[in-house]
Amino acid sequence: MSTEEPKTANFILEAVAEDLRSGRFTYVRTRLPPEPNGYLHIGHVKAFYIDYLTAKHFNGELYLRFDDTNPAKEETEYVEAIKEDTLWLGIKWDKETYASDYFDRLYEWAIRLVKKGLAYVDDQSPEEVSATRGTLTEPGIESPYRNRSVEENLDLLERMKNGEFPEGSRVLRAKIDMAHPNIVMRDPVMYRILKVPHHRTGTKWCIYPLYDWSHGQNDSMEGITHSLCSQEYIIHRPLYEWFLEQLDEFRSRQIEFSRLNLTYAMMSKRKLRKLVELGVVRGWDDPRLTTLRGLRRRGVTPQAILDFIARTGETRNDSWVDMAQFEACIRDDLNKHSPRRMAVTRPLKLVIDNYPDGQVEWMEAVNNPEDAQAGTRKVPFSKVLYIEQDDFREVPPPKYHRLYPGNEVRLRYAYLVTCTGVTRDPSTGEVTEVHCTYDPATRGGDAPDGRRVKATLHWVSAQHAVPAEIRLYDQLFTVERPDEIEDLEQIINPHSLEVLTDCFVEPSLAEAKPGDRFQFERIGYFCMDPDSTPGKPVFNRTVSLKDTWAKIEQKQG
RNA sequence: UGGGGGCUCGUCUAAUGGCAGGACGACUGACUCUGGAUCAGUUAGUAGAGGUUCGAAUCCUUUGCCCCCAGCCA
Repeated sequence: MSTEEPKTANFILEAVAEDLRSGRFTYVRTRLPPEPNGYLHIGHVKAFYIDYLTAKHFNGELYLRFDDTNPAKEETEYVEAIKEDTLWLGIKWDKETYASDYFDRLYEWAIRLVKKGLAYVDDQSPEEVSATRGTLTEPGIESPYRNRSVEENLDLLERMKNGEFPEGSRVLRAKIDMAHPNIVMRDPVMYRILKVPHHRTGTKWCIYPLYDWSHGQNDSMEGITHSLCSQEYIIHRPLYEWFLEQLDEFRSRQIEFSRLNLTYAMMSKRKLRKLVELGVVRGWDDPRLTTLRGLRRRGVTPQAILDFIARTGETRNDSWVDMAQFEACIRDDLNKHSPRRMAVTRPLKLVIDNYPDGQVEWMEAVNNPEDAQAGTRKVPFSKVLYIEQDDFREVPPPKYHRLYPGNEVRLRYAYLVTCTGVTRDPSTGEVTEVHCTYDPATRGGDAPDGRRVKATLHWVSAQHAVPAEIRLYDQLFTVERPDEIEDLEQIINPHSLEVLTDCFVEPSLAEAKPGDRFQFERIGYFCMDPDSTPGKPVFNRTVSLKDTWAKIEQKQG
């Protein structure tokens, strides 16, 4: 991973270091704990990064353990996607495991607790269990089945496992304290009956453990020293510790951090799925989504994502990171690494009246001013060009330095040209062509007499131009915190996608491949989309360049 | 209103009893063959009230606000 480590250690690193100093642990092992029930999004990256960083920092190990305890929701398809996305991020794990690898051993451990009188089979219905749990302010009521004999519990558990009872008819519960102020400790359910085939164990099991009766045990079995998770698990920590203490097994330590909240991003898997199902987006890899696949298609690099997470830091504060912060990281990375190209998104014909008909000159253009190694390329120049509609005004507003009648500008890497007039459509009066003259002495872009121009325009030679489609993206939502709104339709930005089908790009782009990233000069960063066809490349705008003029113009109204 | 967690510039984050600093954003300006990049500068914060201390964001007391938990989800 190319991201630098934060200069100051975060509170997790400090805690781990202390555990090593005190001798509580002699090594470090963390785990990435995805549930294979959906695609990874940027929120997961924070957890992944912390686990990765912590292991790496102490020269420890990182396990990738799929939390596949609920066969009703999980699929192999997601396992593969998660692995692929994790690798794409540049995070490698030392060992790949599954919660389901431990089903047998976990069952043995459950029997141990039953034998110690610390777990019992409850015959209550889900509704009864729920109704007797109590409330936030009132204690729960003990189950009438709570004090069954060990023998009866053992027999019932065995029969649950053998599939003798219907779903929902019985559960195994830990026997702790129905009056505990922490609701998690009120005889939590350990196993439920689920007659659903599992993506890895098939039909072998019809009871499946719940998170609380699986995660900590798996951590212990794997010798995970630090089980790093998000804040919402804090209240589960007493139970996490209770189980390992009663079992007298290796005591992994759970440490919580606050999850990532990003403005304008949707993180809820449920709602993400809904967006896909409703057709609001075209799939899990829609470039407007902050899924890793969406970000990848959009053109965001793994380095930018990791850098963003690192810059954001790890704390336990509730926080909302501004999307602008993420965009800054994206620009930072892309600026350094993206080759520059010229592309015209909304073409306007520019005719150089005094330029020889039929002449073509190949101008030398720098590939990346930020990277001397990137070299140069040749770009064809001729009498008829396309420029950006925004780069010409018949009547220039204040502070407008681009092309307007009588004004001289530079065509990037080519010549200085002066606008002489326009050609109009006789019926509509619309400007169809802009005319100019060039100064042959300014080849390459510099005037021998030292005169300066205030604007440099990008352009594409009409006869050499490659037609292209360009997709411009804006925030998918109209509100900063879309996850908080249930009615999606209310908050969808109808202008989140703008497709420009009549663009022209410079000829070198004909050889680009899907996934290639470029900076289109003066516009933004773009990534070639897999929808591209040989005759017509498609580019996604990853993020725009900072646009000072747009800001000035906005202020002018 | 039970239990738990949290509160530092607009946002994110440092400062571990000793100059409240950085990043992003915003705003100036310089420079520029990208109105990009870069550089310089400005703006702006310890939730409130008490207390301990030579000295408090940090320790104590107290108040307020925000978040999480009543799945046989994770």
